[in-house]
Amino acid sequence: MNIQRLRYLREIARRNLNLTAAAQALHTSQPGVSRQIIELEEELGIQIFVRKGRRLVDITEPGQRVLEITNRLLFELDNLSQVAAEHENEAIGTLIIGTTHTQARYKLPNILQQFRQDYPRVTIKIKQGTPEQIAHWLREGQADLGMASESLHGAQGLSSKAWYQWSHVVVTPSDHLLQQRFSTRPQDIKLEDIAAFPLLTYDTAFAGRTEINHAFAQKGLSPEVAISALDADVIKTYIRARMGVGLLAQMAYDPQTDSGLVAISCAHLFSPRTAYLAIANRRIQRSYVYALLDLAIGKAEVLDLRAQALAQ
Amino acid sequence: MNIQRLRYLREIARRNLNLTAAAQALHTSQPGVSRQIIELEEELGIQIFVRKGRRLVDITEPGQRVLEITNRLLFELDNLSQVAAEHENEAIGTLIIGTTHTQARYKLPNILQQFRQDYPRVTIKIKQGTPEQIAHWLREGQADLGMASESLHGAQGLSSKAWYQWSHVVVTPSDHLLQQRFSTRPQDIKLEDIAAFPLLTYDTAFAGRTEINHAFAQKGLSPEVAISALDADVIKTYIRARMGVGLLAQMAYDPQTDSGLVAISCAHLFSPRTAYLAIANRRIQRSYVYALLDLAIGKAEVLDLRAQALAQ
DNA sequence: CTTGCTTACGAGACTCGTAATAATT
DNA sequence: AATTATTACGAGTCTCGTAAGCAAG
Repeated sequence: MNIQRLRYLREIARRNLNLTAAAQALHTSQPGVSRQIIELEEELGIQIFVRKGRRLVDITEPGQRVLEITNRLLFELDNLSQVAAEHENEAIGTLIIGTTHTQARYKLPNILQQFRQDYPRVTIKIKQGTPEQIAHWLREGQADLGMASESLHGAQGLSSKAWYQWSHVVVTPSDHLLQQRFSTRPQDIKLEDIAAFPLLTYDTAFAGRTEINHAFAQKGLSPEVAISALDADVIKTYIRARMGVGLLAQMAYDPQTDSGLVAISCAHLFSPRTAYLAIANRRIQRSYVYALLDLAIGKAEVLDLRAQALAQ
Repeated sequence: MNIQRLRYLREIARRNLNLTAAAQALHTSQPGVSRQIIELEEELGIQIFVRKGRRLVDITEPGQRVLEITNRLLFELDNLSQVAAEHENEAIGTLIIGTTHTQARYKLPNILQQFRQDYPRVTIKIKQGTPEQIAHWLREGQADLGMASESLHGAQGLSSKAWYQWSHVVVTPSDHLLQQRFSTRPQDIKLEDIAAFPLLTYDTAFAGRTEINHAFAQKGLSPEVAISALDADVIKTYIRARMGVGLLAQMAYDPQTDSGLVAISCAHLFSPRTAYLAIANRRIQRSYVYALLDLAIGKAEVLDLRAQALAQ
């Protein structure tokens, strides 16, 4: 048995059964990959791929089981490299953070600034995606550390810790009607008041958008969502263009930089959201991963998270 | 990276750092193993073994971590072979049962008789040991299926199901004083009555021996254990020799075959024991492993156990 | 006729076993 | 002296890249 074959298998699966693309990604030749896969199938006595003529069109059922085991095996192989890298030099390497726009844009900068001072030779890669994608990257070893909403918590194969809580704010132009009515007593604002205007808010799957929908639905309201976008910067542009009122994460509003816009807290309208930090179970982490976590949640919590992830 | 190197590493660790013994066990040459290990250390940049001159005398701390990951990796490699073997022919293979003497001698025969009829081409290996050893074998992939007392239940890395309950019996020669006093009203027998005689019972770590000690201790009794042995057959021999009264698992006494001996139930003196069946988490099992489990605890329980083990 | 997988072939690397060497017990 | 690990060396195998072939969309 040869590990290279398993690497090829995993890459082909990742590239939607495109052997050519896999070969390129692995910086090797197409025929080499082809032959290794055929030999792997012969060695195991299992047809892994369904072929149509000379194309790979599907994975067989036993092939699927082989793939799952292969992924776990290569995961452990990655762990070996991690131990080696750690031993080599604990302050050099790469740190891949899987996160959503909201965290990357508003919460991470401070932390990363500090982190860069402590570990100047660690290359940081921020990989943005949905919480589901982030969970997937963590499990596959394609990200070291995840930062996102509740859905990370309790996700299969991950261990997580609460990071901080936040709530939503209504953001409007300074001279907007809502602002005139509620600036002095924001606690009086109701969902009905907001629903009277077109909404500008996050895409589903982000920043508590599900939660927003849910809160309105419970009151029997179905506000018009004029525009939904991945990130607050885009949304703010449309707020300025007076296309509706924004419903953003509180972190996304800064009175200093967001001149011309004002925010009205609506913590009482939507249940508070929690952001979570997560790492993959059984994954050997470089020491600086824990150092970064330390900056976010403190030593005690990090130790607990670590124990949790390794015990699984 | 080469899997062979990892196999060598595991085997050396298993053979108490004796490289020569490892090479023999792997049917290969000593120099080959030596060189592969050195190259593995170079490749990882990690000193795995502590050497004293030319002997391996210890595993370094990073080496220990490497070893743990290696074991998990090879475990997944075994899983690959299992899938392949299963695909090859699901009715041929080897089944290794880790069990204690009591189960192997008194409870397994019926089940295995049936199993052999269903799977005549499966070679069964019964590997006897303490529950702790059995748990270790299961985790290491050196046994497929474990059968033993409570300590299997909840052991790290295993999933288990209750199999059956049993209690202890006092076994004496037919004309023994205890027999004369309690044969008609066994419910009246007390720990004090038993403790008056030298005891013949199981070695610690077996068949509820801990439980026996505990029950006596609670009453402030410390009976003389004349002889302790691994198995009931040995103990019965000494009962016949009138060296004391036996305290055995109920399964171990059969009025038919144990002529000259009689048993007095003492279920009311010791809390009932439960025997458990266990398999390793995340281990891919040959189908006949589940077939054997089915004979013991039925389909529904087996499905549950399987789901439990694979979900971890 | 372009994309994509497989077959053919030869160069180079790697693994492994035997024999010899060196360090402990 | 016996046991045990490392070094040296050569045969055999395996892997991989290039070039050519063949099958689908």
